[in-house]
Amino acid sequence: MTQATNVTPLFNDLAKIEHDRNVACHACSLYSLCLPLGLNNNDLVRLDSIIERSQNHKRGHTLFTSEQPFKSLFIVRSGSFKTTISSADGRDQVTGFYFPGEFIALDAIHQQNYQSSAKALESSSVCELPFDNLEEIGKDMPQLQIQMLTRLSKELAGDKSLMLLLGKKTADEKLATFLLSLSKRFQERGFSATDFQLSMSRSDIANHLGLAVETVSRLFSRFQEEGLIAVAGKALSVQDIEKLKQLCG
Amino acid sequence: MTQATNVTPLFNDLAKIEHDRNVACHACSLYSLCLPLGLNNNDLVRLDSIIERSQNHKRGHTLFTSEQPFKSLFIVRSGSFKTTISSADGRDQVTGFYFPGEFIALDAIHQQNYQSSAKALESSSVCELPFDNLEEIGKDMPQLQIQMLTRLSKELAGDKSLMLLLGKKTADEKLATFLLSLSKRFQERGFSATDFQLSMSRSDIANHLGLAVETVSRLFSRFQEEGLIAVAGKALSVQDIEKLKQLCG
DNA sequence: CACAAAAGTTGATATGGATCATGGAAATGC
DNA sequence: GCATTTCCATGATCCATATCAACTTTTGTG
Repeated sequence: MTQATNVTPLFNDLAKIEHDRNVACHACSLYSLCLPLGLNNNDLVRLDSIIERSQNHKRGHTLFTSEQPFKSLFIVRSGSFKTTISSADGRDQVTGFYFPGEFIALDAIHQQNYQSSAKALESSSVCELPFDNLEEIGKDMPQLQIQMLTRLSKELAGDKSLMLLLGKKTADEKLATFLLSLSKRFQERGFSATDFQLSMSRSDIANHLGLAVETVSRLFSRFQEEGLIAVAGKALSVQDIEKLKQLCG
Repeated sequence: MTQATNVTPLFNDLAKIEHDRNVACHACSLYSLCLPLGLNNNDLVRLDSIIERSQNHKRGHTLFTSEQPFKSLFIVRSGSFKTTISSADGRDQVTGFYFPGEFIALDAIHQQNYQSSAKALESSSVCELPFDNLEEIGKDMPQLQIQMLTRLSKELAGDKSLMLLLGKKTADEKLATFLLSLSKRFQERGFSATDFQLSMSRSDIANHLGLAVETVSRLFSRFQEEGLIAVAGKALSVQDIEKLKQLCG
């Protein structure tokens, strides 16, 4: 199979490194966002064995829908996703946006089927964690269990804040809060807190915040006039982060 | 201490049963709502040893606030509670109502402090689960860990549905959805699905649903006129559950 | 029990943001 | 690279629900 005779030891090493980056958790740049620290080598090997890495998805591709049986959790590896939940009569609500290192489908763990649908907002990739195996493997890895609890709790806390936003905030406050939350999440991932691309459409944002597209569009324009931000299509630059913070309520 | 000489064997047995009902998980009527089935006796004894049972709280009493350090989860034993989250400028949102067997403070697991405040809506009692111990004990009880994940996931799913409600539903749909959700939860606890007491005030309901008190009051009146429900103060009776379901959207 | 305070109801009016309408700018597809 | 669709921006109008106001009922307390 491999033409081992042709390759130098150096090339072998490079190949190993490249291989690891693609398939091994311990070599992944997202490791610290994704998994608990302090796993030993054995644990990592086991984990690596159940995780299916780096599936690619084009913009608009559906990762799963609420009609499908729940099988796996997903972790965003690159790009971004949105999740939506639908009412009986077909209206839907964007329940979240997901960036690298974040878990998708945590709300489905207790059910037969997924409760939401997930769609790629741009070219993206995910790692898939089959939940049955995870459950099994978790039995001898308390750290992994704790990590899962922590993840779930964090998402829960975020959703409670979103309830405050949806229930009590004005349109201005909603958009300001949303932009700052994006800013924070980009910063946590080592990107600029002030300059980034909005991978989601205006109408996704509007839907998520419980507003009409037109309102969001007008707000972007007004925030720009007032010197809070600069927007050009999907490119956003935060100009006055302090004022934006005051606006959150 | 005990006057063992005076008591008959029968009385001893009764005392044991009474004792168990108050302090032992396995004898608790909420057991099946609360803990995973299939724990062996040893596990139950350990669990019993960390749970502080049956603390009583009067109406209006605060279980914890968002200023306090996170120490414990709580399980409602009797009565009911509401949780609220506050914005920087003091508005607050009722994020949930909690009934017997339900966990309070799951959203705090990942943080130093509680993220919300919890208040008793009537005379109520809770079991307290110190989280440090739970974490420790969970290491050899995978079933308990799974139960925690399931709980968290269930609450998360509920919150996503609430986001749909807050973001997309009309006032009518909001109230109908809320009443049906209460109905279902009472039924799950072995109570009537059609006749129950609303332990929360109109303004708690309004706040939770992102409405004004006046709107909720008017809706109760109108739903009554239309023969959907009968209300008298806190007493509610669902008259036409099918129509109510259609109204949910 | 009486009295004060809080909670709930109902009507009148106001308004924030939705909806409708139109035109332009990007993105997508053949 | 042109056509078609989707996305975005902005103005005009409207409406569901908030707000304001006045009153009644319930709850809590000395």
